[in-house]
Amino acid sequence: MTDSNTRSLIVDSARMHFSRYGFHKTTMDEIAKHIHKAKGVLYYYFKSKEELFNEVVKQELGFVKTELDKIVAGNEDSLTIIKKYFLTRLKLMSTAVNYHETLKADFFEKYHFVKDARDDFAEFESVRLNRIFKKGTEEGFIEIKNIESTVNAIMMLVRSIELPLYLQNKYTEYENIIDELVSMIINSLRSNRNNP
Amino acid sequence: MTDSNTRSLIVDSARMHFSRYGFHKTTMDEIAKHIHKAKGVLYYYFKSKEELFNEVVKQELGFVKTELDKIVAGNEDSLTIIKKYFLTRLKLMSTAVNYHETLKADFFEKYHFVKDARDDFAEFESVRLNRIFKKGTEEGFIEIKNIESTVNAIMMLVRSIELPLYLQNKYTEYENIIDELVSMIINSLRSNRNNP
DNA sequence: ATTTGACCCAAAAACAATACGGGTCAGATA
DNA sequence: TATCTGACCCGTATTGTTTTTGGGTCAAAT
Repeated sequence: MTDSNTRSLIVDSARMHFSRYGFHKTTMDEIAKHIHKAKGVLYYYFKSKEELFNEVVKQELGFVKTELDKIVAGNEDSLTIIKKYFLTRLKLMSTAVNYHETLKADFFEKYHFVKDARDDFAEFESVRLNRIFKKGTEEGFIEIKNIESTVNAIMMLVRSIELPLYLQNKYTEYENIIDELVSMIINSLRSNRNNP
Repeated sequence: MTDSNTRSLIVDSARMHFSRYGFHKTTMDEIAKHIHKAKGVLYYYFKSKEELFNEVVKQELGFVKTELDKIVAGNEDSLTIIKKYFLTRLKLMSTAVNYHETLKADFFEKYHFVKDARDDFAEFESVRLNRIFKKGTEEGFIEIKNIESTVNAIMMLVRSIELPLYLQNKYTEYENIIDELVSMIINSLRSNRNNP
């Protein structure tokens, strides 16, 4: 941890405020006041409000990544891992409220400055899914023609359902449907040789 | 056809204008002027601008319904019908630009007045999917535990991908991914007894 | 049964004045 | 040298006011 203590105080304060009031309704002054500092110091650690927000989103997604990697590293069979992966991914992501704001932004405004954090997560997910699918194929649990394109399709699907789920707050309403959906994904991947 | 000629002229003019400028940027006067009538006459046939817009959306969805019913009525095997159904549904829907506006509206404003037309389509789709899935199950092409909940999950999925597809104009970009996705759906439904 | 066009009025657009807030920086602190 | 401050700048958001627009009505005409 090369970061100073102040830096993480700033990020924590920023996350709190952005979560409650959103990007636009949060002022740099508020974030600074909350940790009893002058707002000038925020610009010592971050070159802009946008960069600070990006850092907050990065942390949110970082947490999700950590949790997902625990699942991926587990020693259950591939299909169980995949099922847990998606259920957890969708559930944990529902708590990443600043990330949600960037999702919404895709429609009206352009939060170009947050593209980094999101691309990074997409890359993470692509690597993990390709890896599990490959492993599952080798072990005979999964049987698909083209891993790469299947991963693409599933990632597109998951990103798509994020919108109604998080922006229209339908997570609770759809919870059982999500279960069904994840089962369908598993079912479409499952090899005929290895039916548990 | 009990409708007068004027009525359909109005709807046509309305569809043109709403398509080009959207609901808010289209004025009742423009719609009337375009068919060389006074705007008062619009209120002889429709009780409000909202009702007129609803009629336009109803027509758009009506066209899609007609085309889909042709597919459903075909005598191909269930899996082929299902595949064609979804590919056509997603493609045709991409031309229903006034329907797209109601999708976008879900996020900010509330086009409550158009709920009818959309609920009607959802009902249509639910009935058709349940019917094909039932037929497919009976014929042994499909093997699923619960038809009802599978239909719900798939309908939720399809409505979800409409958002990126139509509101962010990613239809062309995602066209091949859609293909993959529909194949996955088919695969998850397919019975092990009847692999073509 | 249809259509017109003048009319009403709530809501939107246009405009002006003001306040706010992101970002800078010279200097203080330690 | 690294960290922090608070006054300052200035584009933009906000607020308040006026004007225009456009959905909807209706008595009269066709």
